[in-house]
Amino acid sequence: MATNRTESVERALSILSAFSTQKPVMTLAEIAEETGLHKSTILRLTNSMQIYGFIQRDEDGRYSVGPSVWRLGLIFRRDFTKREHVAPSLRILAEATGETASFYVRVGNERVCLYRENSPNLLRFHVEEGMRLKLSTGASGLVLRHFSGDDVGDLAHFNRNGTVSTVGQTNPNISSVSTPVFKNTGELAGALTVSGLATRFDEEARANAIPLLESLAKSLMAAD
Amino acid sequence: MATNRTESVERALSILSAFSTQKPVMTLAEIAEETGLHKSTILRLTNSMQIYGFIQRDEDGRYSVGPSVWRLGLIFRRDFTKREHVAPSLRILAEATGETASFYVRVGNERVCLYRENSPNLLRFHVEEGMRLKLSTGASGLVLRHFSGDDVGDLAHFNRNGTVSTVGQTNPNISSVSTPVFKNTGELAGALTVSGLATRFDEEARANAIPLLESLAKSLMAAD
DNA sequence: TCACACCGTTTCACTTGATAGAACGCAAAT
DNA sequence: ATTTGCGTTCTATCAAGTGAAACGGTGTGA
Repeated sequence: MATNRTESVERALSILSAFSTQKPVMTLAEIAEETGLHKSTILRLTNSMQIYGFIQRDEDGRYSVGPSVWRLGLIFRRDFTKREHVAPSLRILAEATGETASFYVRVGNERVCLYRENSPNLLRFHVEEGMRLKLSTGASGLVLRHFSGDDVGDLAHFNRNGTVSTVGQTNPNISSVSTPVFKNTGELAGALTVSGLATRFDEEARANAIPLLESLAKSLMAAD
Repeated sequence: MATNRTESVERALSILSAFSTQKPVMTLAEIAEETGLHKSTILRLTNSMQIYGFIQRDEDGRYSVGPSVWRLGLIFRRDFTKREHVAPSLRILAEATGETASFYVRVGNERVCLYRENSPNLLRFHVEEGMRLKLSTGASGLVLRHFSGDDVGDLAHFNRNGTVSTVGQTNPNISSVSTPVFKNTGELAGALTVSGLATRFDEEARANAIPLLESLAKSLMAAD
């Protein structure tokens, strides 16, 4: 491996990253299948992670995420992007547009939904906090890639404030608008996004949502 | 190191474990001081953790916990010990006793508060979720050590249901009662605890709290 | 009941990865 | 202007980490 990384640490983190809301518990064999690692390697790596509380193992030998991960997750959430800071903007957006408002951050080649205020409509683009979606799709994916330095090709999707309006990316029936949120230091914090049914959240509705979206994104910059 | 563990993984996890609510952000030098690791070692380890989103680094070169930790932490919380399951019991306990009710799990040689319902009294043993406390002190420390197989010496503190009543352990002015919570499989899930001012949460008040504490602990067993 | 498949565990030869010391450039502090 | 400390890079050295093989146990199906 490259000399500025640590292969066995990445193996261990790939084990942790294999857990999901669909797969919160896994056997040794399942982890081997998910990660491609050898069972004896997994045993060694998970023994160390257990000692530090990042993984736990029940009496049937099944593995799950441990309490240390959650404890550190709380620290993350007390960061700039903490819920109390972002939540009012999401609520305003969800109420004003009638659609689902969410805040995404980039993790490697994925985007993760940190916070969301789901639409009051029963027919909606339902997002759960913690969901991982592809970075290659969606308005927020485009925003996160562009403003973290990736080449996204044609910039015609973006207005001059970096806001994107898309249809049928995450899902053929979903349309979205998304805009970047920056920290005071100029770094990208994440993407503030509204998503809804394309038939309801049409071009006019999306255009009407953009000024409020951009205004709220700018107001989120104040913290740090 | 023992052949069933992985030293570099434990070094990486010791870096992650160095973060706390008091120290959510650290420089390279601060991490070196906290962990005793060499700076070049930390650089390599953190490069790998950044790639997987477990650590992030701002433009000033300061490190903080990354979004992958939080995402996995959500998975942990959807486990047996998920909030919705435990919270009603904590609320009942806090209301019935007027003191702080909390739920602790063991992590290595520490206990971590997963959930708490703080006392309505302004003068109280205030606990935040995510707090790490010593395993060697406190009623819940005693319970967690005893029921995870450690030798705790004199068992006189325990009643026949494994409940402990202590004074002046975590803090000279604090008294606590704590009882084990088990999973259906018989494994220890954690310790359900009530803590308050020793002058207010005296021997009689603690004795009065124990039946309810034990009853609620048993009711928590139903899940899985 | 038996054979087979799969799981989790242990061992160890071998290869490669990981470490930390040294040196460097830079910025901040004195 | 000088010193100090930080973050970064490089590399010789050595120990760690890997995965293949073998094992015992358990569950399944014939």
